[in-house]
Amino acid sequence: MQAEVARQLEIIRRGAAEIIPEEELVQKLEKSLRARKPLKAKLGLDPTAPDIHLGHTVVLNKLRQIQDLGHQVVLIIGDFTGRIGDPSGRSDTRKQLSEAEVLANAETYKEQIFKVLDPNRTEIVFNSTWLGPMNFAQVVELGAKYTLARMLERDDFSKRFKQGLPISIHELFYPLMQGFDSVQLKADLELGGTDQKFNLLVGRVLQREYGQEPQIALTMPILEGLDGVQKMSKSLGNYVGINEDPREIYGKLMSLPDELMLRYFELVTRVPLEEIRQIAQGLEKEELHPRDVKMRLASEVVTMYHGIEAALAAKEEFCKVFQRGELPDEIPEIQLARSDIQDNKIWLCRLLLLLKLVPSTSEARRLVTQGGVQIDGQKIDDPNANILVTDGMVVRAGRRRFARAKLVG
RNA sequence: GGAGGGGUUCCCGAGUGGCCAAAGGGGGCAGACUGUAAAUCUGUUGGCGACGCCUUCGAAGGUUCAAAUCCUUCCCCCUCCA
Repeated sequence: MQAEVARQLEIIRRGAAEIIPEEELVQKLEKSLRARKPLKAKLGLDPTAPDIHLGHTVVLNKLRQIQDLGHQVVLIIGDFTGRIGDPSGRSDTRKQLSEAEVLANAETYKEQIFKVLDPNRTEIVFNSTWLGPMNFAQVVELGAKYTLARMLERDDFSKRFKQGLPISIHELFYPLMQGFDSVQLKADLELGGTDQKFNLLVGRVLQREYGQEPQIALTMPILEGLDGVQKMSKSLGNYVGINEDPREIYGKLMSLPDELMLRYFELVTRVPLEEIRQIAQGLEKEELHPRDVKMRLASEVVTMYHGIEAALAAKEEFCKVFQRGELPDEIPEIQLARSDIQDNKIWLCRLLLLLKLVPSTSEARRLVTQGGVQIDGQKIDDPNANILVTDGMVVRAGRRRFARAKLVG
């Protein structure tokens, strides 16, 4: 049994930032094995962002690994929190969501999340179920379980407090609510990004207060986005969504800074650790070309969410367009009205605009002047050029924007 | 309630009467290079058929030949004191 505990522990450790405390996790694993009772691992989800990207999958992958070890996962949709509008981190209040929106988001979540998680070992609950009906007395009771001093241990709060920035009283309740979720579920383990550390620890305190065995806090690193610096997020535009077009995912991953490849292998793929070590060695000894390693990464990720065939196709297309400079398989066809053409000719900048390859003629001029425009493989760098139009002509703007002109009217 | 600081182009941040479509950085885009949409280097980054014109510096007015810069009112954010 010790061997089995060790095996599970190693898998859980992979990529994890912190396991607090690890000894208790060992005890829980032992107990679970002895009683043949799976552990209950909890993850809270913010119902405002239904588009899952690779950053989210870091934690989800970990949950999947835990499921594969035979344990149970409970996802908490933070609809109660979401409806009030969680201000955490920021002073600007988030928009409040209606019940219908929350439900719709939850559906989208499920659909995407089960690309990673095993539905048979996953339970989904809404925290409004128990937070909604609480009355003021119960809220006060909950508040009595924690102190201001401890609350101010949180980085975010203490910084704001020291700087004299506002901290609304209700903000203090968010960690408590999240912790109370753990009490409600009798969670054994709660996962989250490292930014969630404080909240996860509050859960431990509250569980103890309510006479339960405290959960283990398991934090995962925050994944850097494609820029290699800031955390991956949709609003920063440095993300890779799992529902995106396979070719897009492949290309985006190829634009990842080389230094981040190994980190991505560890955190967003299922490639075994041993193999990742070999890749690292290969890179160090320069036996492996970083480009090839990155291609492998891109293929692994596309395969996870869209299957092996999509991955092969995406790779082929990438080589075609970026290595050989050829045209992609699919080129969006844009209609061009004959009334825009005079004597079979059209001003180049206007053409680019009509084909939606640029947002303005100024931008078109720049692009053309910089030598970024080709028509049927022919480079044209005169922004004043008038182009002879042919039906089906292919216009390339920069490396990766294409359009095929379809004459109508 | 009182005292003070500030709102600048996608973001951060200079600019305090003309030389300002507005420094610098970030990000974006393009080119070169590389069997990578990596790194690096260079260019570019409000709009307009365009060596000129139009619109931008929280909002609205005003002073001036000339305003991001000065004045008035308003809106918003922040700091300190009570």
